[in-house]
Amino acid sequence: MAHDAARPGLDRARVVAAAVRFIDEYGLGELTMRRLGAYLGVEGMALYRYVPGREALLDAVADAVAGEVAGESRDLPDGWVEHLRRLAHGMRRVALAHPEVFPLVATRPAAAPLIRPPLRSPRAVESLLRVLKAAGFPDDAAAAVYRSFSGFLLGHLLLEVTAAGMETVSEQIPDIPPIVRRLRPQLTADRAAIDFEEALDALLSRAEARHRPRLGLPRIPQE
Amino acid sequence: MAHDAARPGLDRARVVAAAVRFIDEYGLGELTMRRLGAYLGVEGMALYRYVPGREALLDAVADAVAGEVAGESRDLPDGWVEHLRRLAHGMRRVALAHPEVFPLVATRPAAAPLIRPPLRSPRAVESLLRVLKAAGFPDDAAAAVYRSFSGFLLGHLLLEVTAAGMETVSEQIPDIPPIVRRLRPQLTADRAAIDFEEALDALLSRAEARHRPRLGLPRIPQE
DNA sequence: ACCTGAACACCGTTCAAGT
DNA sequence: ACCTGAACACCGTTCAAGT
Repeated sequence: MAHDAARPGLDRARVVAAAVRFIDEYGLGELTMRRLGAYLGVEGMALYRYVPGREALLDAVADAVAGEVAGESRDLPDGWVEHLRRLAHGMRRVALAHPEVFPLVATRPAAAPLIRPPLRSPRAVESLLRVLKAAGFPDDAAAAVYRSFSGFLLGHLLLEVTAAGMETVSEQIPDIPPIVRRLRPQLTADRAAIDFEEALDALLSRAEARHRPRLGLPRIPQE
Repeated sequence: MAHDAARPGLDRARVVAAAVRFIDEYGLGELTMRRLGAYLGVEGMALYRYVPGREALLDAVADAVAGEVAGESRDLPDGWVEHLRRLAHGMRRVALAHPEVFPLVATRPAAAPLIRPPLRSPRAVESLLRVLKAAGFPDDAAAAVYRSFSGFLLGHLLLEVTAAGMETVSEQIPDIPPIVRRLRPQLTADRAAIDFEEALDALLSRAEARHRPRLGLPRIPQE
């Protein structure tokens, strides 16, 4: 289980990164301070130099994984729709890359109130709201888009990630009722990508319709 | 901490129900087999008569809470839209009644594959699919509605439930950036009920539009 | 400055023993 | 039949001691 045989000096970031890799490999349930220590070539007690305790470590793990998406979404001047779309795809990639960690991202209370998962840092939320404000959204509308966007990401990605973990396990459940059994192919996870795209489009269209109420609504002549 | 002083004989359902109450009162982190035993007036080891272990108990807790919604949604002949709406409201009531338990409902792998949280029983899913089939949905469309409905519930309710737990805690976070700070009122949880309703309406409209493509789309004159 | 060893209180779980 | 007590292996965490 030892991993970093040639350990170049520990620090907090390295401990958190090792915890992410450990959970990716062995699952959240296997992570203990002592085992993570062994994974790093050190006694578990040494970790307390860098992290206040196990709960704080798990928060840091959630923040680190949620933060992986930041690098991907540069502030290119594409407009807010493309920005949200890229952010959504980035978060989806991160969730699929760390399926064992994502439930932490989804359920750990964020550092500050107002911050809603799966975004977990004030900077990420600020950046998103800034894009919306720059696009002309009033405060209320910007906040509404942020809230619905968060709910969408959380629901779809948590669903996809736990459904993915499901395929590996038990296949022999006796009491599956008829319609559920018949729809088995349609309920398998491989439709997840399409679902994600469709729901994302619907969400963005809804936001766009509110933003420019002149467009996209029937009955009212355009321009 | 003792609770059932006059204990009328333990059984599995009573143990699970006590675990739900315990988590409601003290939080998931406080639940140990030994403390739950004490809560029931018994040694922790006695619980192994009724439950295979802690993990299985948590699964049972999630199933029990998710199952509370079943009683509320009778099979009245209101049509599928009202059925879904009632189911959504029922699940929201349950989530708000058990905010500490809901993360378990959301993240514990369900008993069977194909079953997606926050619905957790094959019977509940079967019943939902039956309603959709009875309304004339083809298999693919029924499955698609079920998937998007699940994602919607999961995202919104998890968001609402963790945001609610947030209000109680720390108010003094130093590094809140300007837009986030300014939008504080709009990000507070009390808009959750309105958000839920709006997103639910949008989801149902989308499903309805696919179901009856003649209605609800612009450009094509109605009737 | 950084890690270890021992120690403490507490877990989940098993099982022989009690009633 | 149902619960207890003791036991085991393992936790998280603290802290004096080592280097």
